[in-house]
Amino acid sequence: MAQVRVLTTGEAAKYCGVNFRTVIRWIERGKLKAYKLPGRGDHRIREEDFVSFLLDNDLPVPEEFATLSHSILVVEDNRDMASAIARVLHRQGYQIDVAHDGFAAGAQLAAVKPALITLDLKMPGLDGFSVLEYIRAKDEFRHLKILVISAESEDVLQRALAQGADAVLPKPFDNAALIDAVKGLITH
Amino acid sequence: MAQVRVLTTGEAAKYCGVNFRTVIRWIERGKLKAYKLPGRGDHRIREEDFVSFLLDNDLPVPEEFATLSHSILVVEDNRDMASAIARVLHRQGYQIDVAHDGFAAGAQLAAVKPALITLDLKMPGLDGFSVLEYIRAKDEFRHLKILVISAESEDVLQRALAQGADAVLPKPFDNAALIDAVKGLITH
DNA sequence: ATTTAACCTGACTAAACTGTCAATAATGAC
DNA sequence: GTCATTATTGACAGTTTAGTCAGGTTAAAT
Repeated sequence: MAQVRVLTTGEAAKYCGVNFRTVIRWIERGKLKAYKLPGRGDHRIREEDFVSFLLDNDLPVPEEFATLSHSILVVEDNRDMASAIARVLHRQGYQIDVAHDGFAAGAQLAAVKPALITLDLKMPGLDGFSVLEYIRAKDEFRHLKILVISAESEDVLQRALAQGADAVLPKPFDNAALIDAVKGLITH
Repeated sequence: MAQVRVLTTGEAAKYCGVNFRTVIRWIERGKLKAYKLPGRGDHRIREEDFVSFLLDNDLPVPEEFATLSHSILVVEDNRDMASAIARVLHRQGYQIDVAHDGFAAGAQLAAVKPALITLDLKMPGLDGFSVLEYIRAKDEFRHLKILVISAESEDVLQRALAQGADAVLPKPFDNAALIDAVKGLITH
């Protein structure tokens, strides 16, 4: 069931680093949309309205409200392969970042918070399975889709799925298969 | 819930020993990052941005902000070595995170934003020099101190310094040397 | 059902904003 | 070294908003 996330004035105040009285005044002046409960007249702010308010006024949006970007992170050490993948997906309108090694992959993953990563299982010095394990252990990446792209055998791919990959794509692949796989996992 | 720590212009002014009008002018000129509240247009400065400003301009950082990010990220694939380093530094009162591979190192670096990393130059699949290059290319890490710990020869260490390491520590080392090196780069 | 913690309102106080002007410090020309 | 130019800072006044406090009420937790 879709639990609707709402904020009280006090919570909103903490996120903004101001007094709750101030938040109420913003609501009274119509700058921040909210509704009132019948009893004491408590204000409730829908998360969505709160974020719009923050964006409208150039206030920083707290981590936990940061909407997942729709970008894709391509993790692939082979530069030709990486740019090929990036090119194909870019033409589909996705925002693409590329990482050629494990360190860059980790750094960009945490910094960009992409909606999907394509992961080469076998990169020198980067074990795809430990990446899967790491990502799936972190709650903040629960919405991250992982598309494993690999030339490994079928049962290795199966193991990747078991370990948390959302889809696998055997190498070599054609562009249509790549696009289908991505579209099956995220929308624009 | 994440209580956002922010400063008003008046508070920042007191910390810097200047008039609040001056702080506003710094903000207007873009030297100090801040955002505005919708009402009167009060400026709010995130603690993080304030500290960056202080560091950038060699202003003294007040005690209460010195503890902001004092964590240390230990990047070291050898687990025994990693926990040895972590233990020594932990006893000095530092908050320690450990990464055993490049991916975890990158992810934690971006997520934790430590004040210092200890970097093993030679890890399987992770070239310390490309890490140096990556970090030094990003403005957001300009205050990050890098302590390279390595068993490599003297001129490799020199090269690390030239590429952006803030200090080097040849292996093997004793605890006192490690502590000295860290304390030379960050304060408590 | 009871307790606790949070929110509301209204009035008041403290603090921040803007604009302008004078004082001070830094820079450059002679 | 002196002088003029420029930039930066602090001071003041008027205005507006944010924060505080107290007293009452209710939502939420147990």
